[in-house]
Amino acid sequence: MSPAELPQPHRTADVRRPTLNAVAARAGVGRGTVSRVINGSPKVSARSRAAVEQAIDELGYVPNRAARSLVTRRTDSVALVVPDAENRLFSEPYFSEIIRGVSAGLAGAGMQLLLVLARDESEYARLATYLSAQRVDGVLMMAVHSDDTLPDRLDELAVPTVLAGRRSDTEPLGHVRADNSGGARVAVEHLLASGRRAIGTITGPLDMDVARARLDGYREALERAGLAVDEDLVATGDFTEEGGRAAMRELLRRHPGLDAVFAASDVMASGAVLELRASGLRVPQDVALVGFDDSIVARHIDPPLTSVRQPLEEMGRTMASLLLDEIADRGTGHRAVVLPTELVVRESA
Amino acid sequence: MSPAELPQPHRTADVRRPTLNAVAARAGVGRGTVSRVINGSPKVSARSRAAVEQAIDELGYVPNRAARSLVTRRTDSVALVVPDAENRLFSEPYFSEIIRGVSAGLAGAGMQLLLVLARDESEYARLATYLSAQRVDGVLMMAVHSDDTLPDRLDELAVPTVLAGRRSDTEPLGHVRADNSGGARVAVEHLLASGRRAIGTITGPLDMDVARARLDGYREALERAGLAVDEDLVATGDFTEEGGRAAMRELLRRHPGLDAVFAASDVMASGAVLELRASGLRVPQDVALVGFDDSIVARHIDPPLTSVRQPLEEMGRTMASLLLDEIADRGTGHRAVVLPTELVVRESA
DNA sequence: GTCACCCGTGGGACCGCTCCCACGCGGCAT
DNA sequence: ATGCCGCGTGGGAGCGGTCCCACGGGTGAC
Repeated sequence: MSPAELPQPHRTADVRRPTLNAVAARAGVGRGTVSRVINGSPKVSARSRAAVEQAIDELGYVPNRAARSLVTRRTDSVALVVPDAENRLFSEPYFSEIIRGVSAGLAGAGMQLLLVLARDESEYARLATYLSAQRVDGVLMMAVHSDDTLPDRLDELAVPTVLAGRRSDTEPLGHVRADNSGGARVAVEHLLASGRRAIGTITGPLDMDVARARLDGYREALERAGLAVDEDLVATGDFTEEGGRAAMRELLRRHPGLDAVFAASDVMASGAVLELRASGLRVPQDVALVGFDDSIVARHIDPPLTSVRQPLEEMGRTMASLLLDEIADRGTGHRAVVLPTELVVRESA
Repeated sequence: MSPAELPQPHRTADVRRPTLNAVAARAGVGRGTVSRVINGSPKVSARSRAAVEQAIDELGYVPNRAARSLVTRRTDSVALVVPDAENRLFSEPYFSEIIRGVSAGLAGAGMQLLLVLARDESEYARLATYLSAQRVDGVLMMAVHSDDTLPDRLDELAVPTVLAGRRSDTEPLGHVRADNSGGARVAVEHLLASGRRAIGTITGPLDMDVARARLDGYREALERAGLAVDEDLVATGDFTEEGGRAAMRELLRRHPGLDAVFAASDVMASGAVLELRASGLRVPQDVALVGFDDSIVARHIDPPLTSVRQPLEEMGRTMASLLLDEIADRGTGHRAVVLPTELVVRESA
């Protein structure tokens, strides 16, 4: 390697950006005053403020986040943790919409969004340490499982945390969720209203609260209509297309005369459609079908799927605002917010 | 407000985390040595190293990022910029898969991923300043439009930048893209191989490079087969379902005898299917159809859509690695990487 | 035995900001 | 006039790291 090829002492092109000091010098005031202007303190005379503001945009000054964080012990950023195992979920509008809401809710507060995909278990396990090391001011978690203890550990470490959905009906942490049982109830009531009586359901994994809540809604609708719940009409899926198909097959085997199905997710409903078609049954003529999520597949299934919509973007926005509250004042405690769902009627029921 | 209700001097629960100094004291060495151990310098004796390592995990020490950034002028984080106007895109696997790849590629290097959704024009305009203010070490941009100048500004500001896709065939910046023309060519060759001869195409907006590249591939396949390209068989869409449907209608009007269509996206293909069905034409018997993207809708369209798959996750991973290279050594210049596509044959062609 | 060298090490200076203390000055009550 | 108050202000200290310089003690060459 010839001398000319040796790395230069400081090859970095970082033309040193102006500092607080530079602004202060140019405006003819002290650092303190500039800092006060930047942070919107009222204790600055109009004259100084004007001078500082002018200097700021003549210099194109932007505060150095690292320097600020170092002293304030805040980072003005929050992490959004997504267990990457849930890859199928991530492709659904579910994540994108919530992320959009979160981002919108955060942007107003000048907060940054750190996206953390936890690839595997070991990585996930390190997360508590990682996140609590003054890296973020708060954490948003999606797709938490019932037995996940990471949220609790974060809570112990005094890291403000808000979940999308709850782990159980005694969730101690702050969280935002859709009215899953209410949505399911309305879906089933819709089927009842169209005269269906032998209504089955394809549930999600029952160790997940969403799955249990949607099943509860199904039961509730039947009970309110004065119908007995036949356990033969309840088949467990796993939120995948294949699982939905298998559950549908099981339902048809157990109860060939069934005339409607409420699937706890659109993806499972799409599997159910395949099975119904394979069995020579028509949707909705022979078997009516309602899904949940109103995901992109709902519109493209043949026939287009009636489904329960969750206000995803609003959920994201609400998560952001709950988290900001917890960050601003640890005293607010852990709040839970439930947002209403909406039945979107298409052709499958 | 009674005294008891006054905010406490320091309500913050941040139990001061151990610092470098604490570790040094416990290990009985100087700060310099601890720093060297942490940064893997070889100039540390085995004995000191062991002592420091023990102290580190007894104390549960984690370095303070802000303090480090302040002096190194690096943030160890990169921004992923997604223009939020593209909401339809964001719900596609396109984004999720690329993000997953990016995240995987970054995690290995200990880099954080900052997700930046640019809601509107004004916000987007501020981004150059924002991103260049020593906030991130590099920027990844998705869905850049032909007339977007943000990448150029970032480049001028010496912010390493890598794009997903290129703005034109003279893209000066580093970027990663799929072999769009090659993929399109293979798709059309597949149609030719099944004996179709009157093959139309539904393009994307021709001010986008992907759209032009896919159209080029279409032309190339026909030319290679010795067929003339009939401009009547080219209809322009806009990557939406409705646009695809309108383009299909136009094609049928201009050329009722056509027996195959290559749509430059699955979503447009799904619109085309609706129009074909409405015209009483069967897929693939009357008109064969191939899409592009192999998105989630491809599998759920009736009939399941033959489509061109892009290696999305790999694209993300490649973007990350290009960016890391640019960050590590600005001298590498702007590299362009093209990744191969793959035809996924289903029932529509 | 002396000297030059190298290796591992400690610690000062500094990164750019916020926090807070002390100070000067004008206005108002005495 | 004299004192006091409070506002706006400047600037020192310090946040927790990295960088680098100087230094002590061993080692090998002469």
